[in-house]
Amino acid sequence: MSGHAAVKSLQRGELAERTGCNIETVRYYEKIGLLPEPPRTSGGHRAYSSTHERRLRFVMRARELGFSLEEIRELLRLAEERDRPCAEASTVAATHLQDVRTKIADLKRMEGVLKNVVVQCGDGTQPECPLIETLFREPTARSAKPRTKSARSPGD
Amino acid sequence: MSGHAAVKSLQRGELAERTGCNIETVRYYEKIGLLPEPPRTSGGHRAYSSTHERRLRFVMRARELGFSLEEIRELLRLAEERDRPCAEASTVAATHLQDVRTKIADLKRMEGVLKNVVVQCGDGTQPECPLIETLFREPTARSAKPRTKSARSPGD
DNA sequence: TCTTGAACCTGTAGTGACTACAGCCCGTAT
DNA sequence: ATACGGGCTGTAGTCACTACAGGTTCAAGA
Repeated sequence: MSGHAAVKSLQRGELAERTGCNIETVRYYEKIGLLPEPPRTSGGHRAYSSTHERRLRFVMRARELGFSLEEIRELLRLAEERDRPCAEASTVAATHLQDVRTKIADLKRMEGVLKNVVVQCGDGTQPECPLIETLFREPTARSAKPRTKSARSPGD
Repeated sequence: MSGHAAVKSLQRGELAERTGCNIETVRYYEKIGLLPEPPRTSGGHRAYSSTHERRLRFVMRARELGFSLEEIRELLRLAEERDRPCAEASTVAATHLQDVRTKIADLKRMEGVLKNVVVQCGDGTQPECPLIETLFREPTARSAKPRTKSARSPGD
């Protein structure tokens, strides 16, 4: 698995294949300046180095943790500084952790209500559908809109 | 506060004010056909009735439960049928419940990792930042991408 | 009645993080 | 030599809004 042989450059979608990242996504990251533009072959094809792969993997792992691309941009900037400013990086993480917890709380509230209606609906033979009645009648508890930056689940 | 007098039509943003829904959002729902177009005054202003308010509240409550607009469209369709097809409605809810649970699981995984790195970073005086090292080194456990339809938390 | 100014109107563009496609070009294997 | 699978660029679509520009209407106060 680990590259013991020297890999000079990855071509023909090898970067995408090695990392599991969609090739269009890689180009998108490049376009928005998250990844550096790689050198090109004479024909114009991108020739990535292991440096590119390393950086892409960083982005992918950060995405898996739900960081937004802007947060990742900031983390990459911090990662490149000589003396790593751990304080700033961990602030980014702590803020994001709070976002994640808020989302979990919101989703759990939804889950509770949904679980109830699904149970009440049962086999679907109710004359009045509990789900529809709930939506028409009950003022479901509203959480204050947190207005957080994105940073979504990887499965979105 | 509560409308004990007959309200014939709501104007001057009264619908938005009464429901707490942004007026631009109401018009967006109208445009995509989720809400019916209300009659207009001679000058072209929308004149909503309590029927519109009821339907809008339905949409808002469903959004609070994380249903997508397409799911809500379906639920509204079911709500209008003579004999309420509870079975179909509860299937929509059950599917959505599964989506919600998947998202909770994803977010909890993120929360666990983030909690750890924040603790490891501590007061930010580490020479090597644990967060950045984690992103460069560890292959964070990847969950299979569930490829679910949207339906996001209300705070997004 | 007239004026003011807030709220309405339409239509378009922007958000985030991709994904999909059209139309062309390159590179390798046969 | 040629086929064809992949790369290339650029644009448009997704979801659920939100923000704005540029114009019109309405209700209240003078």
